[in-house]
Amino acid sequence: MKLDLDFLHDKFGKIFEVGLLKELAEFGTYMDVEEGFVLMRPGGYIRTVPILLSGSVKIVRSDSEGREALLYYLGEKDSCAMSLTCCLNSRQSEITAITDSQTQLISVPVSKIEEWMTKYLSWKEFVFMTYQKRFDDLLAAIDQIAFFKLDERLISLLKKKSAQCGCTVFNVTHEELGNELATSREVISRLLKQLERLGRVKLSRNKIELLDIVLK
Amino acid sequence: MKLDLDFLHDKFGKIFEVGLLKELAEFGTYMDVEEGFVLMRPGGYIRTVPILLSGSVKIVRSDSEGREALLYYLGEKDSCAMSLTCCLNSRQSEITAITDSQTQLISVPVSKIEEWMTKYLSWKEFVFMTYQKRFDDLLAAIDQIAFFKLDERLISLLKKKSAQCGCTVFNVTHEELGNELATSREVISRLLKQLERLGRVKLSRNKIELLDIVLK
DNA sequence: GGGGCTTTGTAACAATTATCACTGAACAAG
DNA sequence: CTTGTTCAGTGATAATTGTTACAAAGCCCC
Repeated sequence: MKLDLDFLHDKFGKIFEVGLLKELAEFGTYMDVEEGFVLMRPGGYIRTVPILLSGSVKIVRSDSEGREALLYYLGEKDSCAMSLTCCLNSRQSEITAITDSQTQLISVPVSKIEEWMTKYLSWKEFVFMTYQKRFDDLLAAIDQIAFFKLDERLISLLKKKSAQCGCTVFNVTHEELGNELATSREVISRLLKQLERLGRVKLSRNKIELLDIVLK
Repeated sequence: MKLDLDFLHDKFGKIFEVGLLKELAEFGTYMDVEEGFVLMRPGGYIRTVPILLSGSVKIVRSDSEGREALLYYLGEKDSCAMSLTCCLNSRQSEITAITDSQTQLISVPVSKIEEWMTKYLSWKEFVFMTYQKRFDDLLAAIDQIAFFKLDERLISLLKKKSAQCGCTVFNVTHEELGNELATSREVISRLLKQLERLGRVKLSRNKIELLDIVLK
């Protein structure tokens, strides 16, 4: 599918110049990928930078033994700072990026990233804003891991997930939550049961409903 | 003290263009600060970006209750990505930067950061390399906190400190190590004693000597 | 409607880390 | 040399998190 200029204008008219929108339409590649698609994996070479149109992408750090730690989510109009640094320094990925829901995005080739930096002020600002945001995200991730206990981190993760999907009920297994918090399934089950007993969540197979958690 | 062009040429001749070196000499401010000087604290406004000439700077994340987590060290020719993002987006600092030894640095005003980006290719590259490095550092910090147990993190921290000072003996209190690993002094004392019993370190008041640890 | 798979619940126990409460050693300064 | 202060050692105990092992519930599909 070809990118439609009117569509881009609606989406990005407020942050990008007209000339840039045209180039985005011309050189960007539209992609529509299903949930669970791996956009990037550690060691992979990165030749394009994604810009999300809709949906969400989970950015995860994995260690050598297959354990994981959730870093942050990308949402609408977000882009990936890792891709940027990797592209601009032609290095391999250090992280895993995986779609967390049906996701539409524009894929921009490396060559244009640099070219537009000098050509369009709004693109330069976008790139630096992306860095800033991802730095903040990483710092927030460090806060969570370093300063909070698991139960609090779990609640925080549930909130984040509900914010991502925009609703209080979502599908997820205890296993997946365990992976994202770099702990085991059993621990998550225990903590969730505890939260259910406190009336803060409602559990069923493959599904969690937040009760008071969002409101607090 | 005025910055000497020859000195800058020796230090940065390989990475910066001549024109840039001249501007650095003209607009940069030379600073020589003692150990323990706080260059930046959370909430502080940032109007300059530091570039280290020698010494080292510790970058730390603090939470609201005063607990800390070491993020990374800056060494010679390093610069701070936080400063960059904060300057370029005129935001407040999210971290603490404190000199870890006698440190010499050049302080570059915000206005020049942006100007040089379009003017000097080598400066643009330097800025992006800085982002890349700090991203890597943050990811490494997350790896440590998320995937390793305290004893391993302690060893890793000791190694880092010895690398910073370039020797196997250095001054540090258990209290300080505890802060940097976001744990208590007692825990550190116990782990260190364990390491001493294994013949891997030699402890005395305010001082730690690494024995086999460096070699491994 | 009976396997086979995935997901969840949970008890029992182990390991790790945190906290509290002291004690004594090292040092600095009068 | 005494005194006050900082730093380190350590036992006891608690809290948190990890591991093992197994049972049961939900779901898919023939």
